[in-house]
Amino acid sequence: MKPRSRRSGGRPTIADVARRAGVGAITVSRALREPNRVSVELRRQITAAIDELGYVPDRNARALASARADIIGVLVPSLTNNVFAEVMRGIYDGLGSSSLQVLLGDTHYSGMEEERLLRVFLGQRPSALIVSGIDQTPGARVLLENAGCPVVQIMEIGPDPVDMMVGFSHFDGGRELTRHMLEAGYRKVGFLGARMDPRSQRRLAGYRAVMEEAGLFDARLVTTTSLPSSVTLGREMFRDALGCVPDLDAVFCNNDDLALGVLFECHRAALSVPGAIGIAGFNDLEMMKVAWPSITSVRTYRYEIGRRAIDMARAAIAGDRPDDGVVDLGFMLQVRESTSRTGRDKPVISKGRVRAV
Amino acid sequence: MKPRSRRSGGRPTIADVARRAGVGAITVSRALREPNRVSVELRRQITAAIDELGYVPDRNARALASARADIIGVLVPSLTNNVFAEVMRGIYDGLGSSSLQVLLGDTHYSGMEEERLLRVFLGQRPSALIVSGIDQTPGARVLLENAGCPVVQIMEIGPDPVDMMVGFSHFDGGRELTRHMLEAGYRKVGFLGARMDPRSQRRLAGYRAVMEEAGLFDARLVTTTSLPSSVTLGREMFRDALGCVPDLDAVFCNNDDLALGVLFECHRAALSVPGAIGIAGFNDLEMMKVAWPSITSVRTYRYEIGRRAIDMARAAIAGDRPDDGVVDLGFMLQVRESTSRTGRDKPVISKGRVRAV
DNA sequence: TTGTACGCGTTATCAA
DNA sequence: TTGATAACGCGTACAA
Repeated sequence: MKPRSRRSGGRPTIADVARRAGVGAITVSRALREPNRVSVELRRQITAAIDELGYVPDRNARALASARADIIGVLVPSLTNNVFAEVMRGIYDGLGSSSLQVLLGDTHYSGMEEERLLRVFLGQRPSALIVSGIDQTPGARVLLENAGCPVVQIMEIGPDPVDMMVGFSHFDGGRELTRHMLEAGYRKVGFLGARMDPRSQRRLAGYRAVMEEAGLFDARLVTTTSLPSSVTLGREMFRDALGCVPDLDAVFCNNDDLALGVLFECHRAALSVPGAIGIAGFNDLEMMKVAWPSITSVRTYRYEIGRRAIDMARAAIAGDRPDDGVVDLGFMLQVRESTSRTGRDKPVISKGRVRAV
Repeated sequence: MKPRSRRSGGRPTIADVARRAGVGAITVSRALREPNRVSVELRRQITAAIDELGYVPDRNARALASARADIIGVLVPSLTNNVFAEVMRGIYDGLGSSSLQVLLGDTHYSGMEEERLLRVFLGQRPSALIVSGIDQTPGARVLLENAGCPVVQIMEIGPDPVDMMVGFSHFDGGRELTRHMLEAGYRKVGFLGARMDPRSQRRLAGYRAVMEEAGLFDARLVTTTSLPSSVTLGREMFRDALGCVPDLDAVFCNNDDLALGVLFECHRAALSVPGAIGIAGFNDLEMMKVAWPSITSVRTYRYEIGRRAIDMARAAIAGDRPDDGVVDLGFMLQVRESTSRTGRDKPVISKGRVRAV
């Protein structure tokens, strides 16, 4: 019996494969990474030996020797937020069958935590880094600039990218949606905002710009909280807003969860939508178009952002730096029943009846 | 100038720290991993040197030398499914500030893909593995049994665990919900099932068992598809089901997305809920209790499953194997307006717990 | 196209 | 409590 090393739990190594195939270890290594640089004949023998032995390359040894880890670090503010779940799906789909592995971190919307995780990830010598937003802490910014690997900031675009960017302008999104609501005839348009991270703040800024321009802005119209967004919260914030401004005629919800909560509350309170109250959300989750009445929202390309980010990262790893590293994927206003006052068939809800009309 | 190695991009190594602190490299290593085995004095010097140099341990070298990678591999069938997003949140929360890192894989509900990813992950020599469900392919099963690390199967419990398990019985969940619907007075209870993964199949089996026992089962009541679940799909499946069985009086939806789609469709079609149609979902997403009318569902403890899984894995890594490796977290029937024909709040007993509407 | 020699940064072993 | 030495498994540089 040839004695196994004391530490490797008996797993076959590249040397075992080489011995069995009757070649040098380096040839096995090459056959794995650059198959066309190895003769067909040897390649066959090596493949056979690998299968017989059940050899699996040790990624740690590979990473140590080559000083890079085929790992992509991804930092998102929240894992449960549907928005980022879709981004992740785009990222994983973009990975395809490449050998890249994703190291995922949840910053809980905290810049400090983002910086901490960045340090942890950097210890892994990742091949690329994808981070959310453009509001990194100064410390995180420095880490990213010295990361020594491609960096993609996602979800948002802005001046002064660390490296590359894929996203859209939340300010513009807020502005366009607000404009639509004014055009639809609403005047007392409230803003409901949960979480209020930097991107939410910029949507609010877009709302405010349009309202001020129209001479309709009133601080009492704005209801915000740092609590995480939810359908329940939407209902509660809407009640608060109504208490504060009884003649409110529409609400711009920071995101779709809140909008859904508002819709349900309108049903309960027998407020007609879009007649008495107009409702709009942000992100355009799938359910918005199915809701009754369907809910106006701003479609954002979350899956595409993830997909594009990983594509750019992979290209950069391969040495193909894009001409322009800042990609604006935009958004699209989806006008639906919930803000269509002029529409012919508006759903009507009559008070006290469980049966819908 | 002391010459840097050609590959480590100038990053300080443990040797640099050792030199600066005037100690041996191994002492630095120990100070990092087992501080109380190093004298206070040296520890101070080493800590100082680390800070001054900005030293970050190379995890790859550490993994190579110690043959284990402080990595936990997690395999879920879908990243966008809210259910698994919550599981992930539990897992990340359970990690706390430990040095463990999560390697996350999306199997797209494919056993083959699960097996492939398992192989990839195993190449990393993970400290533990968390996989979803109990229906691994034979190949995956072998890989798990020989993984040489703790394995936790989550979301479901069953006989013959690979190692540990945290979940609940989907069959029982389906059975209890169906019983409730019959008790509420519904007779033509349809089943709407999307995706139809093994866990959905078992919920269906629970439904079927109760319906057959009551002499009410009819194959035409069951509508299933392999398409992924969505609110839109719920609406469409409900239309199909109604076309097939016009006197349908209730639907048991495989999950909450479908239930919401059914609710919206009832609104549109002016079908009263729960009068004309009873609706029930599964998983009890947050929005179920806010919907109008609120929707009956089966509460599952997804966050807790993730949390518990990671706790068990960490304990096992530390050498504390639990007495019983199979943990049943149960579920809880949440009876709400959408199935309350009688209008009275009946207490419901589920897994030993009593809960009113 | 293939092989040799060596280094990657860390930890296990054993001795002091 | 501390340290010298030898792995760990693989990839790079260079030679053949």
